[in-house]
Amino acid sequence: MPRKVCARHGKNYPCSCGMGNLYRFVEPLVLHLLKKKGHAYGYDLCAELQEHALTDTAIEKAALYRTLRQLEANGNVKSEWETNKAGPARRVYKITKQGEQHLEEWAAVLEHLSQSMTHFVCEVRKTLLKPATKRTKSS
Amino acid sequence: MPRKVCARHGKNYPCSCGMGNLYRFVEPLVLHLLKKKGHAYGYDLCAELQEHALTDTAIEKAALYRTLRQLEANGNVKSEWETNKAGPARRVYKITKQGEQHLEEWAAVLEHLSQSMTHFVCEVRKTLLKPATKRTKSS
DNA sequence: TGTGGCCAGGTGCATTTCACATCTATTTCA
DNA sequence: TGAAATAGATGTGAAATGCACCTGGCCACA
Repeated sequence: MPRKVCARHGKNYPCSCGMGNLYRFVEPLVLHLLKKKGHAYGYDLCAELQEHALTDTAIEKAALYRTLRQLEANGNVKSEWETNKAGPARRVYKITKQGEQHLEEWAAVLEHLSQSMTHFVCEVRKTLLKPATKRTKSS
Repeated sequence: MPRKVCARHGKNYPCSCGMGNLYRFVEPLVLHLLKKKGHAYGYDLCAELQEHALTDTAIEKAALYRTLRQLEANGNVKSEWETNKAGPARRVYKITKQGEQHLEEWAAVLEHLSQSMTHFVCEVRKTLLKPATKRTKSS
């Protein structure tokens, strides 16, 4: 809804595309998947993230890799190259203790946010039900 | 959590500051207030928005004014200068029919998003309860 | 033996958004 | 007179975004 018109859903379906990557909560999604799977590498996560995404929007490869690097820089995950398997080398990530804490914080933030949102939606629905704003004069 | 450390809540409280302005859903908040109040001007909205905000973060004056202009450019609100009252002139905004539709769309988006978030938080909590990721080897 | 395609992990860069500071102007009131 | 409040902006450096592009390994198969 912010930014430009969505390319995938046309302009009439109220999708959540065009909300920017931060909006897509890549960070907590990644942390969660890493905690759940134990370990994973970027290319792998990329596919799975799309299924678990909170919004309609595809998560950018670029955003994912950059998020992983940033998470590592902040000590929330750590990585090792895996070269023994077939195919190109993979950078395998694991979540750290600190990362788990960070995920917990995210959970608190998102819980609070989703509650605020639910409440807001409720209010909006109520307000919208009321008779159309009376247009005393023009328009 | 994204971006830098929050200046207002210190680094330990998991606040939702530092999430960017788009994150703060200024657009739907403004539309909702306008629908509810019938009409309002920027300076006025600024104060009220802080109370209804979905996140912990203060909404930027700059963001608000720019959002209002953009909403008007897109036909979701319209404005008129009010010069009869005391004090500096005010630009008084009203929501349009189209704006109401837009608000409805926002409600749908936010409803869906908050559901996804609630579900995600649930999953995270479950995952976090499980025994710490077994570290078979190093670390 | 070479070439096309998938896997894997990136980088480059123009455009947008953000946050904060700053500016203008009007009015009030001490 | 001049500080403070009201009101509505704009300017700008830094960061985030989105899309395109690049490298290099490996496999199939013609």
